[in-house]
Amino acid sequence: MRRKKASVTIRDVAEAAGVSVSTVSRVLNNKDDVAPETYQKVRAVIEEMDYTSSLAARGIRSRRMHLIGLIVPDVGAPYSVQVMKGINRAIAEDGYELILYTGGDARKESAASQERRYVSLLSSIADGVIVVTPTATSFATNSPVVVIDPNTARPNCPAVTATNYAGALAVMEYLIGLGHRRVGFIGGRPELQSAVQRLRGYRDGLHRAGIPLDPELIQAGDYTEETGFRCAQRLLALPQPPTAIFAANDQSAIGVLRAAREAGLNVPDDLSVAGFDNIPESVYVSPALTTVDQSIDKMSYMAAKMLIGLIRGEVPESNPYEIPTQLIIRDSCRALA
Amino acid sequence: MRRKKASVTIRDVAEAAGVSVSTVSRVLNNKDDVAPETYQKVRAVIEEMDYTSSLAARGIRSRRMHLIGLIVPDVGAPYSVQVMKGINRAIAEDGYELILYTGGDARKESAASQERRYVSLLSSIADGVIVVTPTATSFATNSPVVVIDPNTARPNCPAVTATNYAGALAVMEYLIGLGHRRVGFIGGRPELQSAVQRLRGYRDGLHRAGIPLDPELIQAGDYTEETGFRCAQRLLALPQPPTAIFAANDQSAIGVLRAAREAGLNVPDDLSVAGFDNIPESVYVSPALTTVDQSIDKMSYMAAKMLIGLIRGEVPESNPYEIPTQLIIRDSCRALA
DNA sequence: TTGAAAGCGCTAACAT
DNA sequence: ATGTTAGCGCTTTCAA
Repeated sequence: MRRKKASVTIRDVAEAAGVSVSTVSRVLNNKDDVAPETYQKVRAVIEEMDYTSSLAARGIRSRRMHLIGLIVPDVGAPYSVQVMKGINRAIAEDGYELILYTGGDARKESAASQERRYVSLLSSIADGVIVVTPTATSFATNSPVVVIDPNTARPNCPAVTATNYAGALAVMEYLIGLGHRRVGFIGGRPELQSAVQRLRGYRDGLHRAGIPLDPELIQAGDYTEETGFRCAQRLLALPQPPTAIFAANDQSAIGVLRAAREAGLNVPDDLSVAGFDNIPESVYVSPALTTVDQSIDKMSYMAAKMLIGLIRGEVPESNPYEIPTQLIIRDSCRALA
Repeated sequence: MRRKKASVTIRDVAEAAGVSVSTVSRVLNNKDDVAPETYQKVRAVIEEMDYTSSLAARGIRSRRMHLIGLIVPDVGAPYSVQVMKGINRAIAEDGYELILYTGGDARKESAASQERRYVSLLSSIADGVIVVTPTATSFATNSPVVVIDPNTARPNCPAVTATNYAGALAVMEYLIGLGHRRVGFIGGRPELQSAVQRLRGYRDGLHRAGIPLDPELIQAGDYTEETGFRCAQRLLALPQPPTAIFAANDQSAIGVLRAAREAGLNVPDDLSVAGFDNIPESVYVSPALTTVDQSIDKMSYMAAKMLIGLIRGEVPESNPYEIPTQLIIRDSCRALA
């Protein structure tokens, strides 16, 4: 938004260089039909006048901005940060730049409609858009859109997810293999597919081992440390507390560790703790004994690569594209008698 | 960027509603000179067609997007994340939205010219721009720009900084007051003013106490945990190691703690550690005994508020605006004999 | 190799 | 209260 006298425009450059605007435009876009000397001349003027073409004006006409848009529900959440890192890595490789859009958090619109609006807005300047954990199922845009961790089982646009179910199952097999029969579970935000799948993995893990499900052992979390903490307290205060706790994500696991420590328990000797997500930063924070590596970084990297492919007109292979999770045994949990 | 047949435009809406484009525009911008029934009609059509005005096209003409731009050197750095949170809080209050721009990391341009380009790009769609730790000293735009932690002592645009010098001085006074005379210092990125000021505080703190400066005790860090770790190792391996270490930021402090632990030292009994920054996330991670609360959150909140004020035509008071740092004594350090 | 001119989707005078 | 028209800064035919 310029205030009064706009900043230097393509016209100013053209005049100063004594050429037409179209010639400047050609130089800007590195067309090959410009005389070398004209090219130099224009480049020099551009440099001198410190000219930068307007993103807005350019977006309105052309079709390759080398810009990809990103929409995250909450900047600042460790998850979102990890996503940004992965995307950043991908776009750096392909010479793209990233533009992230986020509303304050004004909840006047529904999440879905807000997502749709953001996608529309961004797609007017970006070549494609990545949406993280979208609630919306369709987007009104002609630009390619890739979603990460969609909340719908079968998204109708290219999606990247992790094998949440398999990962949770692996955790349960590991813990049960160690002899644990009372395993607590702290869930994630129930409206997210990831949370649903992880819970399913927990249930099925028990079921496969023939262990009856004790509803008391399942706590409804929301992927935050604070809730993880409180859920763990509740689990530990049970008449018959669990010998192991499986937290639906890193943050919850950190909360569990805190609760265990406050309860005077020794991890891993008195309580085995497993977490899901393994965001690098939290690895240091949380010596959770077992972690499922969800590789958020890999997911978003993959999403960005897919999007760039789509922008280039390639067609995606499978949908959704699943990034395999991997069980990481940081320290072995205690084997029960 | 639309591909072939662009998404639904204001024209399509106008036709469908049987009005002119300007009427639709008026509705879009909530002008008050539209007949209630026309307004309803148009709104309905907009809703139905799932129309969103193009950010690009709009940015080219109007002057209030309620959008503020942000440029951070490194998405994903804890510092940057904190900045985003603060800004987010501010814009949520005033009904603004945030757009963040970042290059992959392609270092083909100098930092300064990259910053300038980003500012130009963003200012074509945003009402104002916030730049974090800029190297550039001037920006070619007519939109208001506010910088956080500029690398120049006297920035020529509205700036927000923290009292880095005073904070470092406070740390030194505290440690020296406890009897420490050999205090190690792990610096930050020397090209940043924050690092320079913190080092100056360290030096002056010693000087005021009449303690001669031992160059061996000053390690050149870069605000990362890894470097903090290595610097601390070097300090601890000294023939006459320090009894306390002051790390220029949280990340370094975490590295120090790790090094101390690996060296078999007990913090705080064998080594007093102080850090600077106090990013909430790292508080849990790092039980550094003394922390200077730089309140990055407050800085960026303030920056956003200032920017919004500027957009509205208000004039900033002082420049740079300084957010006071505050010494937080988490646990007391060991008093020396 | 270059320039002139026609838009892109939108807003903001100016008309009606 | 609404429509007409002239751009905004840029890219892109189409001529020259």
